Amino acid sequence: MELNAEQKRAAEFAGDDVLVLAGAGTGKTSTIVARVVHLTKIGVDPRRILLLTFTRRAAREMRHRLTQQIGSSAKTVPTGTFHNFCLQYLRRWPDLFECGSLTIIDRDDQLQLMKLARANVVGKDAAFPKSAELANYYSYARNTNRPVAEYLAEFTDHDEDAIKRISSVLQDYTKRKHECRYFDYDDILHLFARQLHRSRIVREKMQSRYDHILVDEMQDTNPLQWLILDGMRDPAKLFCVGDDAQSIYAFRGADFRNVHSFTERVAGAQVLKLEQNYRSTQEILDLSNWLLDQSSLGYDKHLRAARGPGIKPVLVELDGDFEEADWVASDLMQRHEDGDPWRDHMILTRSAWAARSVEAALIENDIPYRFIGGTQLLQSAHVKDLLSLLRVIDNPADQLAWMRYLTLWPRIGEKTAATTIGKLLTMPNIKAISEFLADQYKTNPRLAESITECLTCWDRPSDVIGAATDKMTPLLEKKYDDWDRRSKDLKLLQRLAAKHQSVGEFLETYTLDPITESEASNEDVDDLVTLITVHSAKGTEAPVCYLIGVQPGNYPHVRSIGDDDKEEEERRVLYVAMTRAQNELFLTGTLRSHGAYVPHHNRFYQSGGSSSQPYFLSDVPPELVQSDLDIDTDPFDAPITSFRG
DNA sequence: AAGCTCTGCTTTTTT
DNA sequence: AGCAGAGCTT
Repeated sequence: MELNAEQKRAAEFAGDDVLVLAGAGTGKTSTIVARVVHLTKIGVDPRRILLLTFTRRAAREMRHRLTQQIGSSAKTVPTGTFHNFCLQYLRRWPDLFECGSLTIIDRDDQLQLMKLARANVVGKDAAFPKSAELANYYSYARNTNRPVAEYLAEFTDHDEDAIKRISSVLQDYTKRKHECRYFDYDDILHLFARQLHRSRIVREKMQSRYDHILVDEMQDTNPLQWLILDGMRDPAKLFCVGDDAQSIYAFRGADFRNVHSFTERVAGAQVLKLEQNYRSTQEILDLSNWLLDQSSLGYDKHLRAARGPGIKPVLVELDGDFEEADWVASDLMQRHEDGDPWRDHMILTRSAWAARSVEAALIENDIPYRFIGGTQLLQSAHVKDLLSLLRVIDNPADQLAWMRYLTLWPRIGEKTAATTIGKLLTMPNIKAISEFLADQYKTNPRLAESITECLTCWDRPSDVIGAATDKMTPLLEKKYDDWDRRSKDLKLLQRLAAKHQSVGEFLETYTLDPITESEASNEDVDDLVTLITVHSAKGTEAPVCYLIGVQPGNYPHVRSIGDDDKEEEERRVLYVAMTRAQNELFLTGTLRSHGAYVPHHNRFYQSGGSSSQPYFLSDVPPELVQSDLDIDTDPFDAPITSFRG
């Protein structure tokens, strides 16, 4: 791998701590990988180099690139997400971290539990924040490491009384969590960080474990994650790579300004810069640079293309989202016919929901694709039904799973289930519970049989799923009228499970790293179009990128309008999206919405995008883009132009 | 207490 | 389109 001078300087940095400011496409991943290679070359034990990322995708990519460079010893370099890394130590030393056994719950379970807590504290009160909002408050406060009440007082409009009530709901939520031995995503980081700062033993153990800590996407670290880094560094040296213009995780407590305070937080730290862009053509960068220049914040970023000129980005304006989806699909098919592989194309979307019509068009036209960031396979109702059975066996204290499992059966509703759960929680093991259930529900023998059946093959995850599916099919068939379609997912699940050592490990892997249906079913296919949310796409690239939904109301998103910080983050989201493209960039959008649901808070722009609605591209200089007017608007009755001229 | 039907509301982004 | 809640029947 060839490095340029600035990359080489970063990779071979010999001082203590360093922050590498790396613009989009400047070879950030290559530089981190080169850093690891360099460290091993000068004699650092690979096991003492820690590589932290924010997403599993990034971790996978990093490990892949590292394997290409140094072969099998890449496996010995600990690489993972913050969550993964922390969880590993909570499991290894449960006593040191004072956590015992734990069950990780996903956002759905969190919301379910929050709903119970909310109902318990406030009863019915439509004006009171919904459970999703409460969960967001809770998570944000913890990720920024501040007391909830303080955060609420400062950042929301709630009065003192409301704050009190919200706090008590959150307290109730916490209590319920402990009862079931549940740990949500934030708990993983929080527990680790707390012990790291509270217990001298933990701190000494962790600080002596690594010589170098390499952090990707530093601009996305929130205060909680910083506590983790700060607790583990020194003597371990920090090598942090980031770009303030690509900070798009403020909703999770990250503040892009933190990148700038690195030198204040870490005494003697140096700052290096990577500015040469290797990914895109100059035209793509010109538009991206222009977008940042429009900001009131001085990003002071001007990416230069090492590759030189190419094709201007194309603005395509369609009549509605179906037309947009069709346009993208037919353009893809045209290119594929012309010999371009599917894998050269990436479709970027602001939200998973906005990608629905495009996904439909891809399916309709048999275009192979994988959707990253979309509805997760394990979140679909029928899969959760089935998994609830595995969960109760894995952790008999898992009340949410019991509730789901028991209420699946006829004549068992919430009330009955709750009484039953109350009784079975006092029992010593799953064996006793299943005997109790067999006795309790004689009219539904399958309820208990399913449990015993799964137990007979518990050490073979894929067989367990098979057994559970067999036992529960009659039940699920009745519950879902599109069962034929849904039952395929359970087969998929069985295939996925085959790769795992134990049911517990299988469940946990997919709680922490959910997988979409299209990803799971296309695991062995590699020529695919990638449909991806902008947030998931950070760090990736493709020769041809379609950015869908580029229209007023999306960039900036309606929910951010009026809040300068949020609007600026939206600008960065669009910037990240644009800078994924290597050769060609299409920006598609519609100015009118066609019968689609438009939430009342953004009704005002329904009639057209011209009005006062802020829109980042509303005055894009014409010389920076091509318009589709030149491409496809030949009216049907226009005079024919002879090719002889 | 369970289960059915009807109505109204919802959709940002991730671990 | 799918889900939660209300209100009704079994």
